[in-house]
Amino acid sequence: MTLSFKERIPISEALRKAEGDRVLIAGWVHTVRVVGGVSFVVIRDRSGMVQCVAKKNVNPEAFNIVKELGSEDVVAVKGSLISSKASLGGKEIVIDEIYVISRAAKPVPIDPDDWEKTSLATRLDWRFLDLRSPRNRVIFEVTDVAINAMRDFYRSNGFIEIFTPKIVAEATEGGAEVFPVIYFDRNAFLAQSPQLYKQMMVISGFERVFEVGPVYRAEKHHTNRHLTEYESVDIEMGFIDDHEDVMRMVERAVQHTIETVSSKYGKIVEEYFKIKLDTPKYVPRITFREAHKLLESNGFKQPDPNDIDSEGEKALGEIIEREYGTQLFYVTEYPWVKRPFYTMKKDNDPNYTKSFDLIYRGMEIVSGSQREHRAEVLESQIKEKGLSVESFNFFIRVFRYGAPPHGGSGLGLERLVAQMLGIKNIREARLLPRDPERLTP
RNA sequence: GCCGCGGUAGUAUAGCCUGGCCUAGUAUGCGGGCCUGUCGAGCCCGUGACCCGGGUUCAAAUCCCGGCCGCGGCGCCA
Repeated sequence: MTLSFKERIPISEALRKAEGDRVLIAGWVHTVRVVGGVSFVVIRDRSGMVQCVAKKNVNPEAFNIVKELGSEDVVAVKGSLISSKASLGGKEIVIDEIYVISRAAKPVPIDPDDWEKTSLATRLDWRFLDLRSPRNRVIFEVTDVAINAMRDFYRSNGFIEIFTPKIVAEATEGGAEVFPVIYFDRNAFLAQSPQLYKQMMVISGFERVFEVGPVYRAEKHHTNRHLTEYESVDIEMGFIDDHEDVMRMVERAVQHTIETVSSKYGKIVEEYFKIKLDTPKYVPRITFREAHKLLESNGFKQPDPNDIDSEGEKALGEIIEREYGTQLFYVTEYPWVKRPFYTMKKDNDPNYTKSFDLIYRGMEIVSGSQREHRAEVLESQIKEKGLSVESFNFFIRVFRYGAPPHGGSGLGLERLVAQMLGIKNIREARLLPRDPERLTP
C-alpha cells in the first residue's frame, strides 16, 4: 500500500470535518498512552494536535503499532473522525491505517511538551526539538507577522526596502565594538548598523528607505537583552522638520505592528504567554531632562546628569505607566555626549540632541534621531567625538552634493517581539541566537 | 572586560556550608510488566549522573586553585 501526502490535510482542518469523514493526517507523536486494550496517540503538526485511537479487538494491527510508538516519531494516520465526549476538544480519529515514517531516537534530549522544564541553554542546544513545542513556534510566527506588518506599513508610507552591505571597511560609528573579518588579503568588519548606507540612500534620492537585516555587535554583554547578532529594522527619511517627524512615523509603525499581531495572534498569545496585547493609543514624550527630574522627585538618585542608569530606566517605565497609563513612551533630547557623531544637536541648546529612544514595557526597542546633514557641521562633530576625519571622508562627501534634512531610527526586532510576548530572555526570541559564548548551533 | 551566583543520570533538581553515615535521594524520561477510554493516566519492577585539570587530606560531589560553560549584573546598547 502506498501513501501519498497529497491527500494529507492539516490537523486543524481535519478537526473541522464532519463525523464519519475519512482523513489523512501526518505529524509528530506527541504522547502515547496504552490503557489495556486501547491505545491512544496524540499527533501534532504545525496546525494543532489530535488524539487518534486504536482498539485491540477492532484493529489489532494499528493497536500494536501505536503501542510501539515513541515521542517525536513521525507518523501518518488514515482514519475517520468521530466525536468523543472523553476526548479533549470533543473529537478524535479512529485509526484505520497508521504508517511509521521516521523513528526518533530515545530518549529525546529535551521535553518538547514541557518547555519550562528544560533550561534555556539546553533548549538552545537542541533548538530544532525545542521548536516542536507549539508555544515556542508561536514566537517566530509572531515575528513573521510583526515584520510583515512593519514592511507593509513602511511601504504604504512611501518607503522602499533596501539591502546594504554587511561586510564593511570601517567601523561605522568609530567604536571598537565590531567583529573583524578577513576579506581576502585585507581586514574588514561586520556591519554594526546600516546607518551610513541608509543615509546615503536618502541623499541619493530615494528619500524614504528601510532595511530589515542583521547587525553585529562585538560586545561581551551577558544580559537577558543583548545579542551579538540581531535583526534590525532600520528606517531613514528625508525632508523632515525635526526628529518629531521620525517619531510619529515610528510610533505608528509600532502601533500598527502590535495591532496586527494582536488581531492575528492575540488569542494564541494570551493562551501561551498569558499576556494581553493591546495597542498603546497614545505615546507620551518626555525629555531626558524631564525624565531626570521625574526620577529625582520619585526618590531615584541619578549620580550622572548625562545618564539614566538601568535601575532608573526601569523605575521611569513604572512612573510613566502610573501617570500616563501606557507602556510605550519616548525619551527625547539625549545629551550630546551620549549620542553618536551624526546626531543633530538642538539648535539653541548644543549640549542636547534631536534624538529619541522608544521604551516598550521597560525596554529600549528603538533609537533614533534627526541626522546632521550639513557637511561642515558633520565634520566638526566628527572631530568633537575624537574620530578621524580622514576615515570618515567617504561619508562626509555624501553630504557635499545636496543633502536634505533627514532622520531615522533602528528597531530591535527580537526586543519588540520579546516585549510583546513577555519573554524574559532575548535569546528565546531569536531562532538561533549568538551571544559572546554561543556560536552553535 | 569586570563582578555575583551556578555546573550532580536524557531532562529538572536534593545533597556541598559543617569532608567519612553517598552503595549519591527525588521527579520526569527511558526499558519491562499490569490495566479495554486514557488525556498531567495510574500501579509495580528496572535503568541511568557528581563539567575538565591540578591541589589539600587517611578520605573530596562536598574544601582550595585554574580552565571551560551557564544565568544574571555593570559598562554599553536594539
